[in-house]
Amino acid sequence: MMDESTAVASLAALAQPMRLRVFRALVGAGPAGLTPGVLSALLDVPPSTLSFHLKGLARAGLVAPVREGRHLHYRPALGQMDALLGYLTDHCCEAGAAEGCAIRPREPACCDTR
Amino acid sequence: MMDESTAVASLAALAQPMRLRVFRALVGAGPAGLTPGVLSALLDVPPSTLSFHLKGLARAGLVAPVREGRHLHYRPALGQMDALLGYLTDHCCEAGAAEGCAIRPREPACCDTR
DNA sequence: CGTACCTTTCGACTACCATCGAAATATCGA
DNA sequence: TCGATATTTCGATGGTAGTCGAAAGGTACG
Repeated sequence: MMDESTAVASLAALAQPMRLRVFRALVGAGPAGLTPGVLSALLDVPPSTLSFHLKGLARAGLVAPVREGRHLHYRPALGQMDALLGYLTDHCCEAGAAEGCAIRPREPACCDTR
Repeated sequence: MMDESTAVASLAALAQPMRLRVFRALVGAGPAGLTPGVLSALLDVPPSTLSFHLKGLARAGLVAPVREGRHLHYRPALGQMDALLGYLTDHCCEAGAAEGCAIRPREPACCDTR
C-alpha cells in the first residue's frame, strides 16, 4: 500500500516534461528498459541533465538501474506505477456517486484477459 | 486526449502534500465537493494557503469552483483525472510484455458493473 | 595494463514554489 | 444599504528544482 509521501514523491518525479518523457520512453521500451546513452540520443538531452533526471526517477522508485554487461539499463518499475494509480483512485465513487463517476475502474487481475 | 503539458500540469498540481490532500478530500466528498471554509477546517490550513493551492488545482483542471448560494463549492474533475490515468498507462504492455506487466488494465465502461 | 567509451558528480546560475498575515473583495441576510 | 461572514489577493521570505559544461569515476575490450 502506498502512503502520501511516496505518492507525492512519485507524482513530483513525473511532474516534469523531461522526466515524463524518459519514463514513457522506458515504459514503451518494455521490461528491458534502455541505456542512458540511448535515452540521451532519443530525447536529445545532454547526458548530465539526463543523469540528473534518471536519478530523480530512481529515487522515487519509478525506474531501477540494472547492469547488463558493459552497459547500464534503466527499467520502468510498473509495480510502483500501479500502486500510484491505485492511490489516486482510492475513495472514488464512494460517496453514493458511482453512477456519475468518470473514473474507469481497473481490473484486479493483471493482463489475464489479453 | 491528453497532451504532455496538460499531464505535467496535472501531475505537478498533485505533487504536493497539501494539494494532494485537498484533491483526495474532494474526491472522497463526492461530486458535490466542499467549500474552502470546510476544507480549511478539515485540513487545518490557513485560508490564504488553501486558496493558493485550490487555485493551482483549478488551473490544472483537476477541480472546478461552483457558486452554490452564498457558498462556494470546489468539485473534483474526475474526467480530467481519468484522462491523466490513461496518459500514464499509455503504451504499457506493448513491447511484447503483456504477460509480465504489473499495470492492472482499466475497464472501458464506467462503473457499469457496480 | 592502458585506452576508450559510457555515465555520474560538481559548481554555478536562474527561476519558480510554498507559506502565512494583513488587507481587500465579494456575497448574502436583515 | 449596512454589517457579518466567506474567500481571495498582495507582499515578503526562505527554500528547492532545472539546466548544462567540465571534469571525475567505472567498466570492458584489446
